[in-house]
Amino acid sequence: MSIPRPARTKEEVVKEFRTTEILEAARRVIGELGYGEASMERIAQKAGISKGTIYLYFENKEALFARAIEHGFEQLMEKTRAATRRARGHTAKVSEVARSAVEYSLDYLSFYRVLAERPDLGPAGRSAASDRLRANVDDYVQYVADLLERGTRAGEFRGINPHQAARILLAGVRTIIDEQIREGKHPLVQEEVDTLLDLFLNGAAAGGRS
Amino acid sequence: MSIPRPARTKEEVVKEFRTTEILEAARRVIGELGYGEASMERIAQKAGISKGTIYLYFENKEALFARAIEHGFEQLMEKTRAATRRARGHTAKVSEVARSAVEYSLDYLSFYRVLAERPDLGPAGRSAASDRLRANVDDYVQYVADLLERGTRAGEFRGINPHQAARILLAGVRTIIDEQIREGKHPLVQEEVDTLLDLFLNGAAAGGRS
Amino acid sequence: MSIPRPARTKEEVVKEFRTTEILEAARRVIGELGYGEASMERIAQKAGISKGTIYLYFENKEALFARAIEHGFEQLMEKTRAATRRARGHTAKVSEVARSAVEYSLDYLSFYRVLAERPDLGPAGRSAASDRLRANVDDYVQYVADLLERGTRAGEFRGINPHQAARILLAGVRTIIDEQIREGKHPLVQEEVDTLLDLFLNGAAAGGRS
Amino acid sequence: MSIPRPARTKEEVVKEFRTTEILEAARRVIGELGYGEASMERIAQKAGISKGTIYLYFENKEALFARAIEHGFEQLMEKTRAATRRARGHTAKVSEVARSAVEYSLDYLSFYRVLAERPDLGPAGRSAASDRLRANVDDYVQYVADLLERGTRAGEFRGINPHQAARILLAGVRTIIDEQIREGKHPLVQEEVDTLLDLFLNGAAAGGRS
DNA sequence: CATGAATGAGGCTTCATTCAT
DNA sequence: TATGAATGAAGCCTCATTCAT
Repeated sequence: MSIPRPARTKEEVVKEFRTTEILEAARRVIGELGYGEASMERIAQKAGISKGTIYLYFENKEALFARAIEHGFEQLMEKTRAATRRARGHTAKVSEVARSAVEYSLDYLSFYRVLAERPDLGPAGRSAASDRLRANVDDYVQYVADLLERGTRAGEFRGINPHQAARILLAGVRTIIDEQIREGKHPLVQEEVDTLLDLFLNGAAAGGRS
Repeated sequence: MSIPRPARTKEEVVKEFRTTEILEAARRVIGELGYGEASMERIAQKAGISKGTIYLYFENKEALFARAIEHGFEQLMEKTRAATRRARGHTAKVSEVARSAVEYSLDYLSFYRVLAERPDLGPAGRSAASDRLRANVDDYVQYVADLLERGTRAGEFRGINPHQAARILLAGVRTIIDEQIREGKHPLVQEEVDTLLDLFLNGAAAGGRS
Repeated sequence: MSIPRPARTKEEVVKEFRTTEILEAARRVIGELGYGEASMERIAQKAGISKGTIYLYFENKEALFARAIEHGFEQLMEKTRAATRRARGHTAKVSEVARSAVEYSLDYLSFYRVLAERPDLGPAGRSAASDRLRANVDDYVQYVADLLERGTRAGEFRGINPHQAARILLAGVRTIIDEQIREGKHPLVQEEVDTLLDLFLNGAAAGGRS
Repeated sequence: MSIPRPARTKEEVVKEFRTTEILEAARRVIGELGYGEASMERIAQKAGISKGTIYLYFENKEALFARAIEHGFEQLMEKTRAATRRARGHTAKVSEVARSAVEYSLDYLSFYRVLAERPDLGPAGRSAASDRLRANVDDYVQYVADLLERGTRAGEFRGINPHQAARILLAGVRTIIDEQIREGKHPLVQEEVDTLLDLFLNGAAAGGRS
C-alpha cells in the first residue's frame, strides 16, 4: 500500500515557507518597534527579502499585519490547547493557559503587543482585517472563559462572571510579560505565574472571604 | 490673611495657560484617533491655534505626547489621592483607586490609550521622553503598591508581593475600560469594578484557600 | 468716490498665483513628456517648488492634471472668442478659430497633447476628472459647430453636418501643430493655416462639385 | 512549378509565430487599456505565456511597443494597398484609404491609439524605437500623399500641397474613429466616411470656389 | 526555451518640522 | 508671539526587468 503523494506541489511548499517567513519577520518587527513604527521596508529587511516580494504574498500592509497577528493567535491557541489537554483539573488547566501565554509571548514579542496595543481600539472597526483581529482576541478570551465556566460547574471555582474573570486573568498575564520585557528574561517567570494564579484563585484579602 | 501674590508674571500665566490648552487638545486627539493617527495639525486645530505655535511650547511631537501623558498622570494621581484620602480602611482605599482610574480613563480616553499602547515598551529607553513616561507609570504603580503594603501591615491583606499585586490590579482595571469602550459607556461600571475587587480580594477558587 | 477695496486678501492673490504657477508647470511638463511620463516630482521641479507644496494646492495628481487641462481650455476659449468676435463674416471667424488654436497650442504644447492623446479614451469614463475633461473638449467642439451652423444659415457654408465638420476642421488644425512641433516653429504657420482653410472650404477636387 | 521550400528552420517558424502572437497581444492590450496602463504582465497573460518569455523575443517594453505599432502599420499598409489596387480612379482610391483606416482601427483599437497618442512627439528622437515609429507614420502619410499627387496629375484633384492634404485627410479619419469609440461601434461608419470625403473633396463653402 | 519569483527604482502621498512674515 | 506656507524625508505600492530553475 503506497503512501499517497502529498497533495502539495513543491511550489506550494515554497510559497508557504515564504509566507511564514514573512509573517514571522512581521511579528518580530512589530514586536520590536510597535505597530505604528513597523514599516514594510524593515519587515523586508528582517525577512532578508526585498520590499516588493512581500506584495507577492500579501495584498498590502494591513492584510500582512492582520495575518501576522492571526498567525500568532493560531500558534498560541494550538500551544494552549495542547497544554490544557495535558493538565488534569480545571485549576491546573487555567495555570497552563497562563504559562503558555507567557512563554509564547516571550518568544514572540509581537504577539504580546497585540494584547497590549489593542489595535482594534482605533477608529472603531475600520476594516475587515481589524474585524477579524478583534474576533481572534474574542475567541481566545472565550476559550479561557469556557474553561472557567466548566471549572465552576465542576466545583473548582466559585460563581464568578467567567468572561470578566477570563479577561482579568489574561490582563494579569500581560503584567508578567511586561515585567519580563522590562527587566529582561529571567528565570523567575514561573514564580510570577504562580503568584498571579495564587492571587487569581485566592485573592488578596487576609483571613477568609470578606 | 491675604494670599501672597504668586511670583509669576502675566507672561508666565499666559504661557502656562497655552501649554495646558495644548496638552488637553493632544490628549483628546490621541483619545479619538489613537497614538499613531494623531497629527500635529489636528491637535493644533483642536486647540484652536496653528501648527507652528505648538513648537513654541514643545520641542517636538514626542515631547508633546510625553508631556500630555504626564499631565494625564498628574491629574489621575491627584484624583486618586483625593479619593483614597476620603476612604477609610485600606480595602476601601484600593477600591477608590480602581474607581478613580476607570472614571478618569472614560473621561480622558487618551490617557487609557497610554496604559494600553505602552509606547515605552519599545527598545528600552529609546528617548528621554519615553524614560519619563515610564517613570510616571512606575510612580503610579508604586503608589498602589504602597497602599497594598500598608494594608498588609494593617492586617487587611495577606502577604503578597505588593508590586505584582498592584500591577495585576491595575491590569484588571484596564479590562473594565476596554469593555466600556467596546460596548459604549453604560451604567454598569460600578458593578464591574465591584466584581473586579471581589475577585482581587477573594479569588476565584471555590471553598477556602487552596 | 473711493475705489472699493478689491474683495481679495493678499493671501488669496498669492494662493492664486501659486495655483497658476503650478498649473503652468504641469501643462509644460505634460507637453514635454506626455501624459504618462509626467510625474509630480518633475512638475514640482519645473515650478521651482517642492513635491509636497503641490498638495497644498491640489488634492492629488489626477485633480491637478484635470485642472491643468481645464485651465488650458479656458485660456483657449477666451482667446478664440476674442478672435472670432473681431472677425467679420463666418468664414473669417472660422479662420480665426484655426489660427487661435495653432497659436495657442504652440505656446502651450501641453494643451495640444490633450487634443492629441485624448485621455478620455482610457477605460471609459473612469473618474469625475476625466468626465469634466471630456466635457471641455465637447464644449470646444460645440463652439465651432455653432459657428458653422450660423454660417450655414447665413448662406456662407453649404448644409453639412456641423458637428462632424467641426471635428474635422479641428483635426486639421492638429496636423499643423504636429508639423510645427516636428519641424520646429517657423514662419510658415499662417500659410499652412491658409491651406487648411482653403481645403476645408473648397475641397480637394478639381473642377466643380463632384 | 513547385514553390521552393523556404529556407527557414522549424525553429525560425516557431520563433516568428511567437513573435506575432506577442505583438497581437500587445496591440490588443494597448487598445483596451491605453498606452500608459498596458503592463508586461497583462500582455503576457493575453498572449498565454509568461512575462519572462516576452524578453526572449523583445529587448524591452519600448521595443515591444514600437514593434507592435510597426506590425500594425504593416497590416494597415497591406490592407490599404489591396483596397486601393481594386479601386478605379484616384478619388475612389482615396475613399478606400479612408475606409481601410477606419475599419482597421476599429478592429485594432490599439493601432488607432498610436495615431492618437503619438508618443513619438516627445523630445524629438528620444530613442531608436521612436525613430522607427515616426518613420512608419511618415511612410503611411507619404503613401496617401503620393496617391493625391498622382490624382492631381491625372486631373482629379486640384493643385494642393499633397503632404498637407494627406495629413489633413488622415486626421479627418481619426475623428470618425474617435466618434465610433465614444458612441460605440454602429452601422453609420460608411455614412461618416462619405461625409468626410465629401467635405475633403468639395469643401464646406457654399456656392462655387471662394 | 520557458517560467515566474524576486528585485528595486520610482511614483504618489503624508506629515513633522522650519522659517519668513 | 503667532502663523501657515513650504519643505523633504519616509511610507506604501507598482511594475519593468532579471535570473535560477
